[in-house]
Amino acid sequence: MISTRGRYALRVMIDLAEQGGGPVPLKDMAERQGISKKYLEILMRDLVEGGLVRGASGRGGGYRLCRAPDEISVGEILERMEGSMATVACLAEGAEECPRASCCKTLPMWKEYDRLVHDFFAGRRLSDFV
Amino acid sequence: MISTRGRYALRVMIDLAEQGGGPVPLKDMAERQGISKKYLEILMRDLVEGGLVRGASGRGGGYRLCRAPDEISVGEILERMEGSMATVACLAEGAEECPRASCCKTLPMWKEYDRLVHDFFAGRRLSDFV
DNA sequence: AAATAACCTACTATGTCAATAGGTAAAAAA
DNA sequence: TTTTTTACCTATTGACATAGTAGGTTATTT
Repeated sequence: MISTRGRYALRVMIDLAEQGGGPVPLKDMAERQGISKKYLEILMRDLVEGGLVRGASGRGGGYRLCRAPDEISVGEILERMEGSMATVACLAEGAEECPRASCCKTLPMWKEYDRLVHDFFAGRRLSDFV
Repeated sequence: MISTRGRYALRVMIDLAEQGGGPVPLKDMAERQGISKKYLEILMRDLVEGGLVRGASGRGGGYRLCRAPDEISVGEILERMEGSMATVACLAEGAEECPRASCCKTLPMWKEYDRLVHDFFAGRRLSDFV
């Protein structure tokens, strides 16, 4: 289940794309999207650390995208916000090799599923939403 | 992320399908699959309540599938075990209608994603694994 | 100097996951 | 009829994630 972290972040990123290039204050986005500003702050930090947006302090400041909307995929955003988009623990990034992997009857299906999900989100860009 | 609930349950169901029709003791399945018997007990209860398996007490007892393996889909099992396979809260079973639904730019994608996932698991049957 | 805005640390309430522990009821074999 | 085997049931726990809230600090512009 995709959590609010990923869903809110995506909506904010689309909002940023829609507002053009200029810096957009978080307060405005929170109001437009109907999301708690305080909560959004935390999510923005993750996006900044992930190199997806950058913020400018002070009057006239705000957030802006680091890249053009057609260069940012939904997959990147979700991966940042949801920790990892691995669909099963066996396929997660730092997971130790499962001892049953060689004989596991279900693993091939999970791999197929994992690829399906990744491809789905990798193929969608911010520019598709505006 | 698919949890151990869903993954273990699927493995047990495949195990049951492989052992033929006769009742299979949980102890044997737990050993074969390398899963805690006590934990599996809880999962079996859910499967029983869901009408997917039925248990027989006493010596010579055990669990058996309620239907033929080609009549049981992975989707049914996961839906039972993971509570609901809704991929976002907005699309969950008893969710109240989101006030932003009519103007939400992301909802169409979530719907598409939800359908993709559902179709993927609905199209796979236990008999595909044996 | 004042206003604006991002940035930062810390806390909390709720819920789920993944089990564990210990006991009860049913059914078959001895 | 007793014993064994098996499912069934209730309760509890530790760890972690989610979805926030609260309050303060730094940076930048007017």
